[in-house]
Amino acid sequence: MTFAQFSRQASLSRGDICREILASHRESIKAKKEATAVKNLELIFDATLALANQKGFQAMTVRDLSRATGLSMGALYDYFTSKEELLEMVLSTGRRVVMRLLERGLQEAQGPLEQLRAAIRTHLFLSEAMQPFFFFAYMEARHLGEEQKERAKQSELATERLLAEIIQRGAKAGLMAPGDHQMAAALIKAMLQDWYLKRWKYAKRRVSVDRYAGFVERAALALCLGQGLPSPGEEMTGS
Amino acid sequence: MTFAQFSRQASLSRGDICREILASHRESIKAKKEATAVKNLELIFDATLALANQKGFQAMTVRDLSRATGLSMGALYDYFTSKEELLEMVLSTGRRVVMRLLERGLQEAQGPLEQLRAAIRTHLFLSEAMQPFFFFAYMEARHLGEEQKERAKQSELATERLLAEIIQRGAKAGLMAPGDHQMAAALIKAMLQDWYLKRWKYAKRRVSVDRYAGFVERAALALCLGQGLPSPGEEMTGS
DNA sequence: GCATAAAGCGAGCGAGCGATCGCTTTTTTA
DNA sequence: TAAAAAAGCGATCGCTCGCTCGCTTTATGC
Repeated sequence: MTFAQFSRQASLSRGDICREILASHRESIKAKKEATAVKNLELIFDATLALANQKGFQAMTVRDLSRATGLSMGALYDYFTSKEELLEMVLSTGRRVVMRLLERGLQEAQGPLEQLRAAIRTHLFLSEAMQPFFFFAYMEARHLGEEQKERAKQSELATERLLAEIIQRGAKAGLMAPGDHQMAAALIKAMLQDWYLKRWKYAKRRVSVDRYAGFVERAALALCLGQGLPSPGEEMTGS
Repeated sequence: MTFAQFSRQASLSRGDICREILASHRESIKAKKEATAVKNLELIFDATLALANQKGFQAMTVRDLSRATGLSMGALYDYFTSKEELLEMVLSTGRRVVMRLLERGLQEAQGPLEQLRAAIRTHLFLSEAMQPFFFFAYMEARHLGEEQKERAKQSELATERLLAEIIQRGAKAGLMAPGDHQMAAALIKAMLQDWYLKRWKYAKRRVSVDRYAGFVERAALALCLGQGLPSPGEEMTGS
């Protein structure tokens, strides 16, 4: 599976995402006609991600957003009741879309090794297709209220658990070396996140998602196949 | 080397860091006596990291800082000329201290394998000892001015280059498998950063730095020793 | 083509921000 | 212990923020 193939089959457009925002916030959005609502939500969604990723959501002002979208202050507030709700709106909808596509990307893979590869590629390809959103979600999670922040953490743990369970099944089937599958999953997750957190670095080096995916796959396999790997010195001094 | 050993020999105290801030900003700090200046800089440094890591530097107000330190608005402005200078002050001094300690931690290790282990442990132990600062530096880098932001990126690339050069030497000496040493270094760096970015996760699981270091070491070795590792399927569909 | 509903507007509000400065309190010096 | 120096203070300033609301403009239905 390459990124090009993934893009073709996933076909996730901003329009779909904004229709989803509209559906889940129907009561607080004043616009009556779906066409108008979706058009403006797209403007707002894009501009919010662009501005927030450039200067941070806190530093972005609603006047910035007005300038970037071409909508007046008043018109903007027909789509959210407060700046905080705007943040919550973008994050919760995005997270829901990501989760759905992640699960869809995994259901075809058969056997632990194939599943591990599918999980890695799906995660990377998704974060490539929705890079501004992934970066936004990572950096702005801590500005959320307590119960929303907890949901963000749960989302992080859920994707990690997905990896851990694959590795555990692989170990049980004798395809991977036994070891700490939770820790292995955590390290793989860290590698996956680096792709969208350090975009500027990989862009400058002209590393494509496909090449990065290949590399992470090999690293993950090396990690899972050789977990018992004897290593010189005194580790496991742990708490 | 364990974290306990590292802490003993590095002995980096807040006092030392604040003395360094004082020295490099002598002209803009109004306090005359070193003892007073260092005492208050410690209060300011600690409170800034605590507040900014909780709610973000932008969202933290100078009045918050006044409440947390017990100093009045006026007294605070005897130590920095603007909120932005406070940010720059903390970040640039911290980065200088980190760079010095990183280099010191590496100079004893002999041979690529030992150097790789030393680099991993030193980076992890440093980020453990100065966790609030590392998190702060990572999250607030993008709120800096352009030339300071560039310096932050250079700092990121410098530590990565350090790893890449070790791996390259190891491959030349035949101790590690040949491969893309820059990419291997990038992935190792991602694993190192996860330690201070996801503190809450590892704390809840009672994973100590020492145990984490052991795990990253094994992952790094698996990655470097088996880089040519044949892997199923169609990768290297690159750029 | 006119009435009515929908969408869009932007000056203006109170709140809270970063920053200042004339004054008081504390410490040092002789 | 009195004078001088240093440190500390907080009301106040100008400004910008998030947000509102009475009004205008545009689209729709008959």
